[in-house]
Amino acid sequence: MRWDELSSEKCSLARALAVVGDRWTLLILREAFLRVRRFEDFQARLGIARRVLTERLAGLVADGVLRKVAYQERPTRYEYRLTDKGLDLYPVVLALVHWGDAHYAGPEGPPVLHRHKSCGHDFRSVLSCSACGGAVDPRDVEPHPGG
Amino acid sequence: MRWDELSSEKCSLARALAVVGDRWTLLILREAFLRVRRFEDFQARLGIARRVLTERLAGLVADGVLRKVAYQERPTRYEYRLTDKGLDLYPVVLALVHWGDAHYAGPEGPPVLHRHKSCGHDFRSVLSCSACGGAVDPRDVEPHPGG
DNA sequence: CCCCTGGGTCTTGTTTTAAGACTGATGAGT
DNA sequence: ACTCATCAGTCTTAAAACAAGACCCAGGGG
Repeated sequence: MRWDELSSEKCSLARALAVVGDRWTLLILREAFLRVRRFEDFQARLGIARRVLTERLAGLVADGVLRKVAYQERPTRYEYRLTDKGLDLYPVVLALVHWGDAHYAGPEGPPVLHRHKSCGHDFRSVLSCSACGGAVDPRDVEPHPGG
Repeated sequence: MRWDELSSEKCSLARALAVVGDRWTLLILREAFLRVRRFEDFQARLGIARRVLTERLAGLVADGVLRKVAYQERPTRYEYRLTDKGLDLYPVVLALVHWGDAHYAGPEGPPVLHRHKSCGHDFRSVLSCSACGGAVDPRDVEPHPGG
């Protein structure tokens, strides 16, 4: 299977990976969630090849994850902001970060903590069930065919 | 930045992506969560190049996400099973699947549903706070430096 | 006029990937 | 014994993606 065929799979994971599954995209989104918005800033912070950054940003705009907003005229310059669809990726990013925290942080703890403003505490993301609200264990989930 | 430098970043997202951030790994793990365990089955289901599959499986074993278990002698043959560290990736996979469901499923609904056995309902994963238990909105999270 | 900034494009050489043929150990059928 | 099949890989070749950095263009400032 080639990479560009992935988006035509019916599996939702495959379709999600067609958008965010390459080597750079989630790192670009990490920066976006940290409020980085401009080409030069992404490039400098990530050390990504400029051509690749151009492609990824254009792809994310085409996929509706980012949108390009002019922040000045003459010369017109654009910045990249997360759309609502992009914000919906936050659980993915946080789940990855917390997996990294759990398995790779040293004794001094994770490099970045996340405070839940509405309750005031630092937290980890917990996978919970939209139906009963309880935490979900992987062994307690049964996939079955849908639509 | 080159790919092999990613694992030496201090960012937990970067470290997580050094393990699961390439084009195939999460698809391999999807199959693993569906209880696929053998080389030929992964290969046939994913249509992945055999050389790449060999590399990815070896990498995941080296990273402690899968372990190689002999399932017969003469000839000795191995299968690949998720470790606890691998099972910990389930929230990541489910978050991606549900993002795909939310943004790419057709009117007939998502192709795969997930039943929470302990409550009996199909569910979506909800990002919730380990401190207060409530659902977390991305705009309600403040990252700050940790250890 | 010259240099600076921001957001790219182009070129070149290296790495990764796709596709599929081939290998090696062993068991099953005749 | 001979042939075929299974499983888990390895090898080869050509195409695609990537890294690094030079270059380009539209203004603005001195």
